[in-house]
Amino acid sequence: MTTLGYAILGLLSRETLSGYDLTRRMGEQVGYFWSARHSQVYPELARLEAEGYVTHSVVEQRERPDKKVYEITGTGLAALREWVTEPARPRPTRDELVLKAYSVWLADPAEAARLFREAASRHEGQLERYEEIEGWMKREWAEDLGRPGSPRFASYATLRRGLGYEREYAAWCRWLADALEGIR
Amino acid sequence: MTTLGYAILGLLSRETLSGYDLTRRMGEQVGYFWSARHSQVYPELARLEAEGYVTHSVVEQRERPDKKVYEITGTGLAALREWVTEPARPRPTRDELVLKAYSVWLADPAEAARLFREAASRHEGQLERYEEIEGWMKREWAEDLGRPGSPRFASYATLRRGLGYEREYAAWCRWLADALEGIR
DNA sequence: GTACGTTATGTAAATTTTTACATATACTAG
DNA sequence: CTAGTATATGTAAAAATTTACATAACGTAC
Repeated sequence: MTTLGYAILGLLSRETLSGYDLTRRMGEQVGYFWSARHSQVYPELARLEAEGYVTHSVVEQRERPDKKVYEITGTGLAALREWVTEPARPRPTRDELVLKAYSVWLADPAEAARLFREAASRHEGQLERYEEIEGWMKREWAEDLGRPGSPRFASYATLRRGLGYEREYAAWCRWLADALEGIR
Repeated sequence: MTTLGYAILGLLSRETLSGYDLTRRMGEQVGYFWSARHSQVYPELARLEAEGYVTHSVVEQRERPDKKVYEITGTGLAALREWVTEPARPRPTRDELVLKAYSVWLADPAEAARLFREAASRHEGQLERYEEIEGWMKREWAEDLGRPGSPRFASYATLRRGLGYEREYAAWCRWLADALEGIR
């Protein structure tokens, strides 16, 4: 099983979804920790089905093209549950912007500062979107956020990671932009 | 040009290095923002040389096998300098541990808490190593850390990113482990 | 009625990355 | 003297990911 397979099972353990829906989730809810294009999702669904982790049924629609709705099987749920507590082998972090920072001494400081200020804005924007979701969760899901057995708790946990990640990233970009412009 | 190519040029803009040295750097200094195996480094060096970004000379050694020492060319340096301030297209963040957190509601909370506490320890360990380097840099490189035109400033900038990343990641792991064990 | 956007599902090709295969020198520890 | 480790450089195969190709139904705006 691939990590992408577990990403898909993780989504299907919460609700039934089509390949199209899954692809959208990969760029939204799950987007800040895993992602995939539809060209990866469809073949992976076929593989998961061949191995008995999911099944599908065709849903005919009147106002839209028909779709295949996928559902996780007992086997799939068991595999997912087991995978969760298995230690993850550390994958290398790759970040092109930090790589640029490593060679920033070669660039014009003012031009470079612009680059990092723009990045700061992007991460602050994402942070604000996450903060809105957090506010919404705390209002609507209040009781569930303390229950480790609830999927809402898990959603909140990953959101917390997104919040921390964006906050820290934005602060670093601002610090670097300031330093490049000689602001102490 | 690939991002890996710029990663290599970024290292060669500071010092001449062999393919073997470059591979080690990819797992150390540059490790917390880019990495590559030697099977990627050697072919990439050949490509960079074919395109005129680097040159090499064979250095004969008595106590070790001979090596090819690579040097960046004027063309290479110009390309690197230009790349630094070009906006980086955002790549998706993929993190298996956060993906596991998304499905943590299916697992035994105590077992899951163990997983995240172990991860917290790993990130705290890395943080400590970075903090030691930071202390060393502040002592030894004090004058350079305020000069955006110095490679030491750039090294410090990337280290700052590593520090923030590990600190935030470790805190999140601890928070999640606590929450899983019902600690408010 | 036609151009565009959304929904919907796939395949093909290219690129990137990882894992495995392959070889060779020289030092050190047992 | 032999096994292991570090240095040193490559290639081959597999896996993962991205980009491009390809099609089709249906609704809306012009």
